[in-house]
Amino acid sequence: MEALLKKHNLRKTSGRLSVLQCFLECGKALSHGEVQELVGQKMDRVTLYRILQSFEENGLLHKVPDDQVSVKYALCDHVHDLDHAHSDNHAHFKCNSCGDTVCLEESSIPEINIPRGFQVNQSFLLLEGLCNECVD
Amino acid sequence: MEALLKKHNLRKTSGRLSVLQCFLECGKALSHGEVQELVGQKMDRVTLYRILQSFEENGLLHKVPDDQVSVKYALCDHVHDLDHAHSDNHAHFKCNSCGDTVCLEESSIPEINIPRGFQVNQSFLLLEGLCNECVD
DNA sequence: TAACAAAACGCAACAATGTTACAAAAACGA
DNA sequence: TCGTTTTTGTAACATTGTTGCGTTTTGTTA
Repeated sequence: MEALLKKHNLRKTSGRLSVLQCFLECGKALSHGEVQELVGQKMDRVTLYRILQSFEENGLLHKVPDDQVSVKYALCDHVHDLDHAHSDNHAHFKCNSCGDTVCLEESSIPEINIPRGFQVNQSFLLLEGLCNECVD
Repeated sequence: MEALLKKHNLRKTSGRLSVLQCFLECGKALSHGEVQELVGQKMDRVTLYRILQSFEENGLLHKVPDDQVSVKYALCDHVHDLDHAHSDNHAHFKCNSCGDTVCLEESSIPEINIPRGFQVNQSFLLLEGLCNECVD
């Protein structure tokens, strides 16, 4: 575990070891709040934010989009076409330069292999990069 | 525009008309804060939250995941396999019952048709539903 | 191992975002 | 127009994320 920190150019501290252990042990994506519960209140909230940030910057963790909060909204497909069947199963593109998020209506989300026993109700596909106006 | 509200069983109010107009005019996904800027401070913040919620519940708007905040973190693929090339280009599954989000390591995100001139740097695919332990 | 510079930490204060409760106002069917 | 239901505004609160700064810790070098 210490080797993992060193490999990613992160100084070994007790806080970082605790956080890393959480992820190694539970094997699923965790929000800031969930990690906080696992490491306990003895670690300062701000410190945890900074640890997560440093882990991400150094390639130890990656972001996983969450649906709960801080979402944007867009008009449903059928709004412009009143008689059409309802389907919002398309990808979205977010430009990192201007910040706009647009619907890619023509790109439906392809089927993904999921583990046996899982049931998918909804899917979100977000592409990030530069739009045609910001690409230069 | 009034017909749209009626069709979705939403009472016609001046606030809802303003919000709906924002989405019809700008044609892109908007966060709560962005809509607030467009409609101005005369509309109460809480009211706007409720209008967006009612629009979503009645099928007029749909959620678009955003990457900025409220994300979860997961260990990068290469953490367990130190010599492997770095790639976090896989889908994630979030269970709506237990709230866990896991990486679907074996499911890489397929290529998506994007508009001419756009450049994709990163992509997030989130599947939502029930995991094998919550499906019954 | 002692000293030093850089990095990480804890704390306080703040900003932004989201929620709840309740009374007043508006919408809409009768 | 009346009366019921829904929507709205206000206030208060909770959660989440950020910034600045002084102190502590880490790791390197003498």
